[in-house]
Amino acid sequence: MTDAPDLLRVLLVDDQELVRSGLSRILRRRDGFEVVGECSDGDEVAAALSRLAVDVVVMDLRMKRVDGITATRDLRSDPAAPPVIVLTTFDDDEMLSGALRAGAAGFVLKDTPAEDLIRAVRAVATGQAWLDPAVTARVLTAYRTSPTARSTMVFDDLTSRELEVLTLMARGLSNPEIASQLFISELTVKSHVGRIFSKLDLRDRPAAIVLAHEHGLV
Amino acid sequence: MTDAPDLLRVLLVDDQELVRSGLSRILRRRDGFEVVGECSDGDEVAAALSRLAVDVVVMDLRMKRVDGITATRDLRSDPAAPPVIVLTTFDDDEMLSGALRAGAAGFVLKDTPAEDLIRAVRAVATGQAWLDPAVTARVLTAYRTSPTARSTMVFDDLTSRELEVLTLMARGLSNPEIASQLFISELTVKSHVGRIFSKLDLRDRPAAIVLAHEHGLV
DNA sequence: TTCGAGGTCCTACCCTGGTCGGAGGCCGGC
DNA sequence: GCCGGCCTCCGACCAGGGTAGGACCTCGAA
Repeated sequence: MTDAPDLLRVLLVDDQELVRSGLSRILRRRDGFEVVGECSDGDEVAAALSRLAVDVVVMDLRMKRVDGITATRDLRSDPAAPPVIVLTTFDDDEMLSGALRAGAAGFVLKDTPAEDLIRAVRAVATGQAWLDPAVTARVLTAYRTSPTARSTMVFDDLTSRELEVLTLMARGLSNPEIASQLFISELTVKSHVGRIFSKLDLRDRPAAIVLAHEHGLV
Repeated sequence: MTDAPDLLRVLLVDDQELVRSGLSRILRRRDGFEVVGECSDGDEVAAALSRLAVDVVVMDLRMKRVDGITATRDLRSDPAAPPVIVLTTFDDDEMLSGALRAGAAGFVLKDTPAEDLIRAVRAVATGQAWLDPAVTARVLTAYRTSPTARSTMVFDDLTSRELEVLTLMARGLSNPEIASQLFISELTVKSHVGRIFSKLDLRDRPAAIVLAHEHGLV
């Protein structure tokens, strides 16, 4: 988290002239912001960035030639590129997930208060992220089920060998495949599998696969 | 997303008297907020909720007897319970992930501006979520790598019925279970399953479960 | 109307997966 | 040294999963 520089240089990317000038006005009215450039389509961004010093890119999603997600992805392929705030009118799941996966550091809906855009720009300029409150809930549900917090507790009972077998099973391998992978006999695999089931109180293979995936063992 | 009622009734849970009165002051100074109760530990929450009408619970993480994460989990086991905003001084990953997994709808650091707490309370009261900007980035990275990005392409070939069957299969249900769930015969399930396999070029059930999980069909 | 796609159900067959109840060898801790 | 946990392997048995190939019905588009 680096400190915010005195002046944040913003690049606006939106195909609607009116939106650009509106955003420009919002930002300029505040101290510490400068709109150093504007693009009317995603394919102009690369050129603008090579020409200008930019701290934050504010980008519309829907544009004529190259959409905001594609432009963001292209831009973020350069690790030195400035962070991107994605701006959109509609917040469907596709766009949210697409934008975030493309590497957007901020996601702001166009009907949120100007103050939020200001905060979003400041946040991403300092390496933080910003989500519109309206979409935070959806990201959270994904986070809750994501495997990041290895709650290892669940598999603690398993021996290392059993964990190995479970991992392969979770990838969809059959018993013979697991056997050849581990250079043991299929019968041995079966006995491991059986012990895994009883230790984890599982009914069958599908249940084991589901559990493994739910707890990020993949 | 329901509208916010005129008056938001807040329950404060924090073991430090000073913090509670500070929060209470912040909330009371604003129109539309009322602190209807205070608890000094997690184990008092259940009783307070049964006694009081509460719209939002604001809960400290570190408490003496029952910590905030446990209290949140207990509380959230009742689907009718009010949303919880977790308040903490330190933002380590364990707490963040623990709180969110426990079902917290908001996560606020104690060193953020009072305005943010206000917004957080409003957000969660209307079914939205709120993340402190300082932790949003971490949740986002988890989201990016999470399998939720419904790249629906993969399952486009499937009919709606087949998708239904696949979804249940992905949860670990057996054919008879799927059958009774969908009020059809097991034989029908089998024929759906067979068609799913051939359409998606899958070998067997485990492969289907893995694919479904990889593409967030759970 | 005809045709095709989707949904349902059927028979019969085979194979994998899973269970039960063992057994022997290896190794580390008491 | 002995015990216990772990890994390995065995045989036999059976339920469920999966395949093949078809039949019937409904509904909407051509």
